[in-house]
Amino acid sequence: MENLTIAGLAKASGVGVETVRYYQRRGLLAEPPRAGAIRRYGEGDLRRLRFIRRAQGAGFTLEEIGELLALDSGHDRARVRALAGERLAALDARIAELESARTALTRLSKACAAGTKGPCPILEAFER
Amino acid sequence: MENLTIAGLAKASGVGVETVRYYQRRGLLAEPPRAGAIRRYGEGDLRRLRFIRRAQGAGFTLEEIGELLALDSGHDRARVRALAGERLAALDARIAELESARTALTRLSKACAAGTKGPCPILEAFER
DNA sequence: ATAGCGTCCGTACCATGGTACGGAGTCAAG
DNA sequence: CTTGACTCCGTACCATGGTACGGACGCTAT
Repeated sequence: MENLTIAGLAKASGVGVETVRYYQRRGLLAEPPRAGAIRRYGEGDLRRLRFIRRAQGAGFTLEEIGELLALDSGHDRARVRALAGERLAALDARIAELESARTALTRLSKACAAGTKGPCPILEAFER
Repeated sequence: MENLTIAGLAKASGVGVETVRYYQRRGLLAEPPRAGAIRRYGEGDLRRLRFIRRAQGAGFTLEEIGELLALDSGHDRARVRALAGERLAALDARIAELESARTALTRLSKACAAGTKGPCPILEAFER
């Protein structure tokens, strides 16, 4: 798994080649050593890239992810906890919102399934 | 609550004035009757606007919302159910993802709180 | 040694969902 | 009847997170 080319790394982490280059430009991924002009990536890069994807899934922006990465193996625990706490609160709020949306959609689906004539109450489905 | 100006409508629905105009351009909101040159909005517009916000919260894009609005009081139940079902599946996937992110973040927070020396295991926190 | 694919780079472009600008017109209060 | 807040409009701009382009160069197999 070591000594990946940019395409290998991209495929292994599930992003596009251009995205890898983009992350390097953004400073999220280090410029790797090169064999000639060709970039050579290792396990570390792969883990970092996977981290970026997962953190993105958690709702962190690329900028925040950059900060987390900078903080990693740093010693600013307070800052780390602050970021995590912030995100946790936002996450809880978002989860709650999605669940309420889920309820509304389920209601809509049911109302819409029951009967074959007339319109489904779409607007109403989302009223609190 | 009837006979709102654009600013009144915007405030009542929690969006900006420019956003209302934008939604009109996108066809999400009808062009209301005017008193002279000034737009006059009513309850219906307000409900529609609130619907847009809630549907957005459910992860619908503005384009999809436009379709839903067009479908409302239409009779294409199959299409409505299809859209709702699609969104429901996406919603469930997203909720699951957020919950897993939540677990990771909680783990990070705890690990980071326990002890005051050395780095917090940030990268590790997101490893499966 | 040449084909064919991968990589290099900078720069331009894209989609989404707004937000800002600026000059002109409108309306209600003082 | 002026002042100040609000509205009108088109058009331009913004942030985020990429994606595409195109010409030059590098590797590898035939």
